[in-house]
Amino acid sequence: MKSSSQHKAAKLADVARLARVSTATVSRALTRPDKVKPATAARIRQAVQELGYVAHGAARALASRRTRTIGAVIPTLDNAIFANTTHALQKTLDDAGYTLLVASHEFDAEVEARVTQALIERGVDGLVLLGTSHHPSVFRMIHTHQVPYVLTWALDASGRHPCIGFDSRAAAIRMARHLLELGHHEFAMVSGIMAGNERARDRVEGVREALAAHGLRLGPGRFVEKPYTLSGGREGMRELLEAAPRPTAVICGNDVLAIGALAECHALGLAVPGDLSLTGFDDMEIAAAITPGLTTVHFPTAELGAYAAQHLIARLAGEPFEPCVELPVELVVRGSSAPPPKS
Amino acid sequence: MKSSSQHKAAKLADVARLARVSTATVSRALTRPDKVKPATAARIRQAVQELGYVAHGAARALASRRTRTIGAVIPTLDNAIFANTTHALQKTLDDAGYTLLVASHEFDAEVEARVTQALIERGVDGLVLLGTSHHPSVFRMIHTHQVPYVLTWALDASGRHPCIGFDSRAAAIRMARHLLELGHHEFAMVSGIMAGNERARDRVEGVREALAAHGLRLGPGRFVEKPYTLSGGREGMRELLEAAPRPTAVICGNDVLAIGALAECHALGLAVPGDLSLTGFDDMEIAAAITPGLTTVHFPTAELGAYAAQHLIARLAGEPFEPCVELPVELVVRGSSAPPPKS
DNA sequence: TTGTAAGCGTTATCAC
DNA sequence: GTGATAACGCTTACAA
Repeated sequence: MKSSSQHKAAKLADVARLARVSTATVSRALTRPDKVKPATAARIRQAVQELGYVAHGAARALASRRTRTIGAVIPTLDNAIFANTTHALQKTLDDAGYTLLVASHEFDAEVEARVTQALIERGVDGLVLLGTSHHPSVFRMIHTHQVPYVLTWALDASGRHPCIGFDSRAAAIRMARHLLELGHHEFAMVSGIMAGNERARDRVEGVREALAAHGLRLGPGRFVEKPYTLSGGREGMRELLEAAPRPTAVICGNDVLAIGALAECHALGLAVPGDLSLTGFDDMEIAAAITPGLTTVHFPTAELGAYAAQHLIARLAGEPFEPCVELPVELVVRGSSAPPPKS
Repeated sequence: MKSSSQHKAAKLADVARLARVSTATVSRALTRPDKVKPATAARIRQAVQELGYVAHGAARALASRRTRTIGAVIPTLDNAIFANTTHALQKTLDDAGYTLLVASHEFDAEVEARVTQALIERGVDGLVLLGTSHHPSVFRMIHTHQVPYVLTWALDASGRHPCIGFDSRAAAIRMARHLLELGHHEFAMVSGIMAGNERARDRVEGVREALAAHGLRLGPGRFVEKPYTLSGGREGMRELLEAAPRPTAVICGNDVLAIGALAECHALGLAVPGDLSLTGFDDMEIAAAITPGLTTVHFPTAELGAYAAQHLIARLAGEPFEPCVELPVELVVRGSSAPPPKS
């Protein structure tokens, strides 16, 4: 009836008393066990056990000026692709003894600035940001508080920020070229909402650039912007099919849009990729599992999270680190087809 | 060249000096603005602005003994369903001025205990746990540190813990009954890995119970346990199809398994739901969008997150709160079919 | 190897 | 309304 019924949380001094040592020794035993005599350490461990002692993080943080906490500011968790990256981040950090603090902003720059401040206020030792474009106050705060950070998912053209990410524009160009090489001329695109989302913008830009190089463009009725939802994809596809001539290749801004678009094609009796080549970005493994013929650009999002975590871990440990790394994306060609013969 | 180039983070005392008041007043102005004269408050706001002051959370937490932080311990973020709940949690908490600390344990009870301790150490004001079965030390720590908590996703039969969740077993029973009513007799199931996952177990139990009530069971070769992945679903279905007679109704433990199973059926030329009725738990909106005829049990996961957050917010504010609430689940019948006539 | 004691940046309790 | 000042629980020189 002792350890199991402690009713008020023990503090360091309690452990010290029980182990008959000073608080300094307990503190050392807890953070650098090799700095105390094994016998003492054992006694302390015993006392900790007995009292169910758990360190008070705030006090520890105040005194040591470190929290072993990393903050991540992401657009939303409501998208498997970011959840994935976050998951990898979390796992890697956890293995290194860090805790992840997640905040999302739903693509609103003001909110992003607010939550970033909240994280800094929480004393994060490092910060993972998504994308390169941020509210000026974000960079100001980071600078003022000297918080190590890394931009992810994108590459910083200015070279001013550490980053680890993908070249979305190049990926989009590859996607479009692939379709051009198959002989498509009639393109259309269902993009995600571009406001506050540089990745969506990059994808559109890349496609436009590749087409322009062939004297083509996303003409009127050939481009729609929809939220990243199934119904967004359905609606987008429906609208695109109203234009004449019908596009032979439709590029979707992400996997959810593509699946929605695919559903709409099925509903209308259009064969994919027979009547229409449908392609997109992000995973689509699920859609591809059910419907062959979906060519996609795959982003290694888990690797991204792991790398970002490692970058910060290394930096915080004073070890060398890559200031900037580009992760390769993969064009996964799954039975794309040439445009159907003109009727 | 003043506010924009501060190089070392300002502290409360700096603000106090600049505003010509004491630190006590600044502190008050920041936390209860109504307790200081408007003019003073204005001067302080001005100083804060000028110095780019951001409070030091650890110091604040140490002195006030609150962190305005809530911890959530979830199995994994690598599953849309939990990411969803987490997202809702986060949004609701953020609106109330709380920050979410997420930790996941990949279905390992030891890890769960470890990360829970980490969260308590971080000083979370409240804790969201998933499921009712936890390592004893989890409840011990919660008790010792008097951390308000709420169990989610499940209902606590013992009535000892505040909880807000679903009745997974009842949901599984409904699913099975639905198929029984359609006239199926040959059942099979692809479950998720049950170790460390009470939800997976509940679903299996529910199905077994409903079948037993009709004198049926998941006989040999009619039950497989696979990881929640597409290939898990494919393999599972492949194995189930080896048994003779072939099952006419296959229930999948979750949506990803169901989609994998569906892919396997497609690959083998089996029509769903013509040759085989395929059903499952969790969302499956995506699979259903592409393939009609998938009946599922839908769990309102976003509501769950929001409710859990509200529960803690109310408790921490000393307001009344529901100790326990069951959220209704929905059987979404999408073109289920009776078993094909025996050949 | 261990102990002493001075902070760490707030909040909160008093007086004024 | 506002100002001193003592906590808050831990880390970390510096001494011993």
